[in-house]
Amino acid sequence: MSALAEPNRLQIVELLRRKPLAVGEIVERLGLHQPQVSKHLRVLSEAGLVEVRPVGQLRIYRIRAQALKELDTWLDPYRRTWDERFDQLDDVLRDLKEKDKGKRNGRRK
Amino acid sequence: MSALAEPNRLQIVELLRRKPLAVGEIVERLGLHQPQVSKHLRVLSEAGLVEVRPVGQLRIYRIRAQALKELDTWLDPYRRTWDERFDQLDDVLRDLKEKDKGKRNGRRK
DNA sequence: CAGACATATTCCTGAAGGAGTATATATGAC
DNA sequence: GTCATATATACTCCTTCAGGAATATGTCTG
Repeated sequence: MSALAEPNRLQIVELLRRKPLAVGEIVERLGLHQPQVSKHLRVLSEAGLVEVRPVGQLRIYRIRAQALKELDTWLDPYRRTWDERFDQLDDVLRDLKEKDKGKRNGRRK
Repeated sequence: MSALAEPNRLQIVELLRRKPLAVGEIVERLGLHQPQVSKHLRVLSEAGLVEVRPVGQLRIYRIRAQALKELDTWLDPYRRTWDERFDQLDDVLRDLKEKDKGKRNGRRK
């Protein structure tokens, strides 16, 4: 996930979302220096977010959909949460009171 | 998104997914030092990922579901992509050939 | 008020990582 | 083979940021 934290890398991913691209094309479109793009692609590649295929002297990078599916899967439990309308704060407060009572008793002994 | 890049912060978010917690409880469960937890919570808070509610001398933190919905929304375009089975590589190669032809003609003039 | 407890903030240090430049490697054309 | 092109790597500089310790702020109890 830290691979997507870097703004330029996020841009690269969004570029590759449309279609696979060679390094030089990414350089042109983002206006970055070539070595930086190569390094970012390296990070993305090691994170499993993109994959390469050499074509002649070019290297075509494209997105690995599966990696983003994993992110999607990670979100699943939250999807369940964000529809629950009841406020769990009450439960929390009850728990805290229980815990506090325990401490007090312990102290009095 | 960079807020979630830090492992401990990610853990905090996953802890808060179950239910809101006070700072001290997060400290206990993750075995981190209290100042670090407070700092991480600050980052998460500024990123809009969590929100606070003071209860006595405690501060109860909980997840802001909306923030994660935004991540979910960001994934939407990719959801469309990762079901397409046809390989876009052919298109790319055609484009490259066109481009190359242009260069060659330009050079000969 | 004092003193205990919960949390936040400050300062310092060290490690990670992005940017820039130069260079290395690989492929294709001639 | 030489040369041009495409990409990767190495090295240095500099900024960001997480960890640690000490301290400050705030709140409750008596």
